[in-house]
Amino acid sequence: MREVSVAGPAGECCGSPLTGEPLSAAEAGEISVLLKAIADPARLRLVSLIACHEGGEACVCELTGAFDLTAPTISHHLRVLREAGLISSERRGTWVYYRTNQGVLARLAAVLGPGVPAMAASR
Amino acid sequence: MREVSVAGPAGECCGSPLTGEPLSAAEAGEISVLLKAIADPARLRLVSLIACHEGGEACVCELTGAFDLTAPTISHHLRVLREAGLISSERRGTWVYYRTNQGVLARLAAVLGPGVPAMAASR
DNA sequence: GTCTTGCTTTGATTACTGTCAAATTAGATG
DNA sequence: CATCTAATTTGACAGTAATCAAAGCAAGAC
Repeated sequence: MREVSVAGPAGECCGSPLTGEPLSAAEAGEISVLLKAIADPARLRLVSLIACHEGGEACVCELTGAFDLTAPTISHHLRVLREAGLISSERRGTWVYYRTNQGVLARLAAVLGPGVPAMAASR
Repeated sequence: MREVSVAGPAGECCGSPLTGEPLSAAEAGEISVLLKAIADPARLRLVSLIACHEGGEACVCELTGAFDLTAPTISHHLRVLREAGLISSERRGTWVYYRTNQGVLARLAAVLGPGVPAMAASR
């Protein structure tokens, strides 16, 4: 099985990943790991809150207030995002600060983009 | 709770959804429905295969061959994508053809995009 | 040292998801 | 009508995931 695997030598059709040439099973596997991580209302907002926060980073204590969830649950979501590579954490004294990994987010956007030939940038 | 809800009158900071101003809980809910739908290796490849296929559409029988999955499972994934609004189906005779809804995909890409002020286009 | 605060981990529960086999519907053809 | 192919629906099962309460860990204050 596994027909449409590697496709042509890159760039036969239009240029965009999703509309250019089909994703291989391997690529789809990688990307779906990232998508699964961010495909949750709480996690999507966490990434958004972190990215928008001044300095590009946010302390956990600044994030929990925005949700109806308990601290352990927020911590769980942050861990999922971190293990997927979408965010990074750093402890400074009592507080733990999170920041987004822009390159990984850019890769996601590039894969979903309808006509923008931008994927090669973040591979 | 639910602090960071509606934010400013659109477009205070940079421009991008995720890095400009934080997503509201409502927006995050909508977007995460789309992300959950596409956050699966099989569904991601299905969208890719459909989008790349000539004419922008593909028959189910042309899709099932690319997977190690049974026809009911493929049909299930297509249903999930369809109910999320990412693809549309049309029956023509014996065959059912699927095509992607580019606007919805564009919205996703815009939300994840790091610096591209493109979200307003597909709202 | 003891406390207090910030955050994470553990354990349990509940709910959802991906998958298949079997049955079903839809259309074309004989 | 019967039959064949294409696709979907149903029902069941195994695996995964979201959530919380309680316990644990880390760093600073006392």
